[in-house]
Amino acid sequence: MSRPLSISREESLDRALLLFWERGYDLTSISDLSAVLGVGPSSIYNSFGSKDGLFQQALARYMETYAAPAMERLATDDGCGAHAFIEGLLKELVKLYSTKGQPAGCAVFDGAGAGLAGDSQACVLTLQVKDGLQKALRKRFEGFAKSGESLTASPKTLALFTMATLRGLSQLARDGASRGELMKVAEHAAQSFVQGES
Amino acid sequence: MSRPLSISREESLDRALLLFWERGYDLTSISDLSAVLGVGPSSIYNSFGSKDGLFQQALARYMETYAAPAMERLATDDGCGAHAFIEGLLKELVKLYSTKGQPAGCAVFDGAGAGLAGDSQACVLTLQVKDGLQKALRKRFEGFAKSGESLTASPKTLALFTMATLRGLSQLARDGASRGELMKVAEHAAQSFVQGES
DNA sequence: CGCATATTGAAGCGACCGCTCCATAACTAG
DNA sequence: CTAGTTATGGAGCGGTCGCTTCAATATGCG
Repeated sequence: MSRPLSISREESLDRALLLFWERGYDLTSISDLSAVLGVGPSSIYNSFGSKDGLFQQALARYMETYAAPAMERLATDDGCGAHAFIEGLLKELVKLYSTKGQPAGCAVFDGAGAGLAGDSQACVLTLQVKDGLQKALRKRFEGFAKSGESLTASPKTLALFTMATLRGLSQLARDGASRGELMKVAEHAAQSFVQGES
Repeated sequence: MSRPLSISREESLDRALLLFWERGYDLTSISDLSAVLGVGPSSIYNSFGSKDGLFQQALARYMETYAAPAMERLATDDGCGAHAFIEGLLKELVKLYSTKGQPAGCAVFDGAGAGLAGDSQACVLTLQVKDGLQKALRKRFEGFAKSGESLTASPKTLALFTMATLRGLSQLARDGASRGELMKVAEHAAQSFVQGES
């Protein structure tokens, strides 16, 4: 009924995501996005409203595609123990952070603000995602504690420790650490969750 | 012999450091610095050459003032065991990252680039500092291993794990985590370095 | 073929960026 | 006092930023 888009929304989001992921929100300009998407700025604003809006939708796509395997591990209780759970989750995310052919590190942790920096809506969005992650982790650890596992710290502390580890792993990946190195770090971190693990 | 500086170099570096520390290199403009230092842009460039140069010297001041206690712990072997060493170091840095009246987090980890981002000299400088930190950690852990302590992973992996933990702690502090929470995370992380620690 | 609808490229908006130039002010040495 | 030296404030350089406006274009429908 009207002129068709010269590039699909999905394809646009995918390409934009790769840019945001690699260079971060602040260092990705509309010009850069315009060049990568192959359309003018007006088309971008027509489709996504603003730079913040585009980032928000690109990040949502990141969560439901790239981060999906890890989020599924986090959400579903497959009956395995705390150690297996956290080691599997950490390694799954290390895999995401160190896959060749895509940007290193985590688009949520390092995609916007990278600290606080921002007044922009993009920073608020990543804060929400991070907060949700931490709460989900805490709930999982509380579940393990109720199941009788003797954890080495409170669920809250373990959740914060996991967040710290993940953010550290993401930044190490960005600074060029290899997947093998990151995997060893993840294994070591996972060993610290339960007592008397051989 | 000439007109005196309206503000001393030290005072300038201190004030500039606080700005860089809090907002990061990219989000700190010459205008901001000019306002805080109370001098025009020409004076800044006359004294420090460039924005990069100012950042570099401000970060050096950060290392030799704010970070001095932690760096001393890292450099000097006071005979204590691996567990006491890493717990003391982590807690000293948590203290630095969460002291009220100064910016949260670490000026090295989150002050520039925060990931990769940058082509600027500021990013290269922080990379060098981070690399030096990691190598110093590795040497300390190798020393503990030679002293007969049974560490839970290779010195290299433990050094990387420590870097990841510190970077995570810095970002958690930036996102508003309390000193108490960070201290608990640091304690947990420290417990993972030696076997059979009660 | 018009017509309605929606996207497109291009030009440009004001604002801010890092940085520089320059006349002037503030000092000391003679 | 004058001469010499250095820092100062202020205006402004070219460039990029996020974003907007607008005529032109490309479609499906009758």
